[in-house]
Amino acid sequence: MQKQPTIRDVAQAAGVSVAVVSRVLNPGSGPVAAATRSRVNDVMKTLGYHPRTAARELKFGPPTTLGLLLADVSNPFFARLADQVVQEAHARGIQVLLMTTQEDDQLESERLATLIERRVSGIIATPTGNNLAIWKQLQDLGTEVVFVDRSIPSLPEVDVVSIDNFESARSATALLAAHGHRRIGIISGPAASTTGRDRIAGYRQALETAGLEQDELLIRHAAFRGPAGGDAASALLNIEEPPTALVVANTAQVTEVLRRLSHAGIDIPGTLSVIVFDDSPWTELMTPALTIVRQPIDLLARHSVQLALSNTQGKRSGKPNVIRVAAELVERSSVARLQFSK
Amino acid sequence: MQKQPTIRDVAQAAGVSVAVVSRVLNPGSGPVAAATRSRVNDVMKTLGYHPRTAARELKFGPPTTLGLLLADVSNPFFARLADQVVQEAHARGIQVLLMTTQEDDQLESERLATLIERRVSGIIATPTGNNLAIWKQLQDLGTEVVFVDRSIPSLPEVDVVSIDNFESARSATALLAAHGHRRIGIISGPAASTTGRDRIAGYRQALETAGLEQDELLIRHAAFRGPAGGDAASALLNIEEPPTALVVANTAQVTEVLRRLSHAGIDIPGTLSVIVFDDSPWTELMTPALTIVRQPIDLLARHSVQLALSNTQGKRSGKPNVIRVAAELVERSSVARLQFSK
DNA sequence: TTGTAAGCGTTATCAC
DNA sequence: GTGATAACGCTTACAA
Repeated sequence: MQKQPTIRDVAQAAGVSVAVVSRVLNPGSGPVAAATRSRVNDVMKTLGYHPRTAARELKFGPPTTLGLLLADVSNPFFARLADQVVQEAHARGIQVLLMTTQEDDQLESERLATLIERRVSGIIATPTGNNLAIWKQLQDLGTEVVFVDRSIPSLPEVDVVSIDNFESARSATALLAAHGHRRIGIISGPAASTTGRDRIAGYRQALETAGLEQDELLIRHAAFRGPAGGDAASALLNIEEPPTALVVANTAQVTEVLRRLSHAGIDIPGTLSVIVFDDSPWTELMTPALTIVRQPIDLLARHSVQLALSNTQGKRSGKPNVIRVAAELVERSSVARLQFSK
Repeated sequence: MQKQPTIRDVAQAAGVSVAVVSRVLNPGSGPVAAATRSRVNDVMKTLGYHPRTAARELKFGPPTTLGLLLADVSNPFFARLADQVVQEAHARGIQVLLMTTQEDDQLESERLATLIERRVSGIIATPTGNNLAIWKQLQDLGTEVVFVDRSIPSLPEVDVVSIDNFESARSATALLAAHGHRRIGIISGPAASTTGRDRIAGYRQALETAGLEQDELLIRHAAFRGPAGGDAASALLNIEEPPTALVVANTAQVTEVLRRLSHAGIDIPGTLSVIVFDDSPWTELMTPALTIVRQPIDLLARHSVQLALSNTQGKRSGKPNVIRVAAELVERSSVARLQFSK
């Protein structure tokens, strides 16, 4: 275990001053004789010298690191988002600090604290919905904050990137109605989440357009984590007049909901037609192949990174960026056509 | 956008010296009068002061950041590994820099370079298999390197955490043999990868024990990425005497392989019995529910973090840590019993 | 108990 | 073209 060479070691070994080495390191920062440059480069190589990021960051606030604060990464949706964000960031030469909240306020605030201490230039997050003060502070500090997938209604000044939740739920519901379903249930995110609200709203709109009765019993909110999603599914199946079709709009819990349906021995789409918000590869492998609302994760990631990296200068003046990308309804085999029902 | 307060601002506002502020920041580093401490704390709060990590790191090499270098995170196996690693690290107050290689040597070397520049204290990685010199350099630099899931044979001095690949493949194959299968195929990782090698070896051992003929045609290596996995599956189905059972031991590509089988209209387990290395929740949701080799991802993560954080001091002397955790064979419904075949 | 001052490794501003 | 030298924000002997 050798001690790391510093810029001074390089300078000495190359017989020049540190200033020259620094200039070699940052081309364009000043003139260096070609001969000197190559000599210095050689020395750096043989010494195995690598400039220390921490020291560099000390001088200027570093647009070299981005915080990615997700609920968790074991969920395929977030995982793919993380993957794309990291790729997108790497393509721009910036690094990603990955943190998870487990949907826990307390953890979220701790993570945000360390993100502040690191002076990251931007944060892409799926907020739990609390810690309002910290989010505000972050923005005041000049950190570019971008909410992805969800947002916080009481923080309208934060940039948001998500799919068009209203329209996605509307079209999914409309498809079911068009297939003759009259009792359509929906399981969505927490009522407090914008995601959940918007999806429910789209669902209602579709019912109204189709002239279907709205039954509050058919509308279920489920927390992003825990057994809530599964419970909601079970509850829906046990009401007096159970639905013949279901929209699983809680992206974070599709697997959980499907597991319950499967264990309950529900025949899909025979007994229950299903459309889920998720485009994991395995949705296609199931029997029947699931009809899904596909979220363009690559676009979500690209736009998030773009916003998080957009120069914060002079932007605070204008309105926040709200980017809604279109989701795609992919029809497969989990929706049955009801011919002469009732 | 306010300018960030420094330790000096705090000191001034509190009417003390920076040394005192530093001491309240790092309890135990020196005595501070209780009154002073609380006054300083108040000032820090009102000023919204947060010590800057970069400046701290400049003094001592920081055991505060860990590099996690994975092939990609869109793969559920790696995603869950990432999730666990991050949680495990957070529990110890350390942060994770997530990077991906896309199984590309070149990208890997770039990522490693930035990891060196950041002076991370440890790196947990699924190596591509190249960049030998850099991995060596990392170790010489005193960075704790831990390979997880795979390793590099020509770098025996690096710590490794993985499942017992030999035994896992052996028992999976043995199960198939016990069910009367005589033609058992296997799709595993690249021949160059330790993972692939070990799994194939376990497979051979099981065949030998069962007194079954070994047919090289039944053994397929597939790259971790790209269509290779699917191609291998297709190829296996088209040989003269196709297998009646298949072990999909290339964890990175199960989904791809299953998609091919599904598209080919193969009846599982009627025509083909299947055991896969993967414990994603959806393997249980499929019809039939898949018999799997479950990798204890939490253990892999825990041990990796532990090793990556273990004080590097005086360790270089001893042998590298090689931790093999047991995988679990979970029987479900994708394996058929062949009664009077042939 | 508190303050002063010297680093940590880089970059930037000057002179030479 | 090159070389001193002062920051950057923090920790820590060593004094007071």
